[in-house]
Amino acid sequence: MQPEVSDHIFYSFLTGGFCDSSSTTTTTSSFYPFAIEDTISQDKSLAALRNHKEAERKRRERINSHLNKLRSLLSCNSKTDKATVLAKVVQRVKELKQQTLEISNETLPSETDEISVLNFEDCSKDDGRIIFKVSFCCEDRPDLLQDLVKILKSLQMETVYADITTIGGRTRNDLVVVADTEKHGVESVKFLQNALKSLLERSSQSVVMRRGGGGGEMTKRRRAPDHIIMV
Amino acid sequence: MQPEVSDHIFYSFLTGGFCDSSSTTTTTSSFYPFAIEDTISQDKSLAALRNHKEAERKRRERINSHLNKLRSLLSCNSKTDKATVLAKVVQRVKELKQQTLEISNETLPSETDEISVLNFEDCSKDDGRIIFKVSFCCEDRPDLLQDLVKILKSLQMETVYADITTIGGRTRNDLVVVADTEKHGVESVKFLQNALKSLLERSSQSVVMRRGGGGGEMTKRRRAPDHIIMV
DNA sequence: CCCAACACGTGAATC
DNA sequence: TGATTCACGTGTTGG
Repeated sequence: MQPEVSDHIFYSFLTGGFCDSSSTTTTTSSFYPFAIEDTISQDKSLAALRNHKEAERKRRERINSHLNKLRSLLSCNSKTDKATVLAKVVQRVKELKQQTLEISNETLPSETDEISVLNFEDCSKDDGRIIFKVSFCCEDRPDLLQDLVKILKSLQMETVYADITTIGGRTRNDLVVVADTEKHGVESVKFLQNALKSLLERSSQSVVMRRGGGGGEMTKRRRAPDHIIMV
Repeated sequence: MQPEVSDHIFYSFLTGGFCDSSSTTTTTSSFYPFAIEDTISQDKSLAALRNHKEAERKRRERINSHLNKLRSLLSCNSKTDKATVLAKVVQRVKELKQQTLEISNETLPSETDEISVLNFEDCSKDDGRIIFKVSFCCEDRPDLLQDLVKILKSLQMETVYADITTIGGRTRNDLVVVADTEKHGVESVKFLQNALKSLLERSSQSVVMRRGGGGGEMTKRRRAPDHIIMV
């Protein structure tokens, strides 16, 4: 492609001989370019420059190799911009960080008792089903799950998804339940909320002696909350 | 820092005048460098080169800006190698892809009935608790969850974590249950496995007519599997 | 002293 | 053509 050595000699000759005093030759005292005593140091610096050139090529290869890996990982065209690839990568890593943050924030039981019942009104109401997203946090007790199942059964609601996490005596329950529009109207949200509220009140009334699991220290019984946060 | 325009003029003079025939001047027919009629096109190409230089600087800035964003996102020193940063980014994105793959593979119910009971023997046996990781997939039925709760209750095991996913008539249950070593020995794994096996057999016996949810098409009842895969 | 990493300006290619 | 992107060789700096 490009002239390799010839123009280099030419260039270094020019910069060293003409332009500046910061010459490539350091040991010689001669003022004449291409003088005899300069040939040795010239060879040395030439070899150094060749090494330098090679090293720089290797470095570029390394960087571009990783860039190509990123291109394939992001499944984008091999002719996509370097800058664009990096921008997309920034986006991806940000998403990853956000995800892990949400996981730790949204999957652990909260300290306060909370109930959230969301009615997915927009989501496929015409197929005869209503979908609720239920989430509540409260003190754990042995019969909580059984009571919850009974409640949903009595409301004739079917559990499609359940994610139940219990840690340190607190429990968090995320449910997706479906109900028939034939049996339920819009007021079924209230039924569900009230049933869950009674569930949590039962939970905070029952005083359980729990052997020190988890952390090991026997925590003082958390007092029943004055009110349960309803969302 | 570096000489901006002066050496450029010098260089372009050299390459254009001395080295090669691919000169910077295209329209002129003069053979003399710095001839009068060349000054115009020289100015033009000089301006072009200045634009080019500027554009390249902008490009480098863009790339390095993204690289710095990646540095901060990966919380690594601002003097970390470009190549190293990119290598770490490749690692991260691979992990992300792996995670999302595992999520879709490990959270959806399998087509075949399966039971897996893992005894975490290495994990804190001396605090008087045994920890089991239970996972099973089977056909869904209304009383499945209730039966499961009864089984665990009868075995005096406490559910620490539960992840229950039901889709398309199939259900997948991932549980973490703890048992007392006072009440259970090593044989409790077998108890648990057998109880779950009976649960799944009950599941495959009961023939349920299910209204076509999800996909909408009424799927033919899947025949009871000849055997349940035990892990 | 060299080595490794960087920014820079430039030529070439692509659109 | 003009704009944009890339690879290259080089000068420079810090360990």
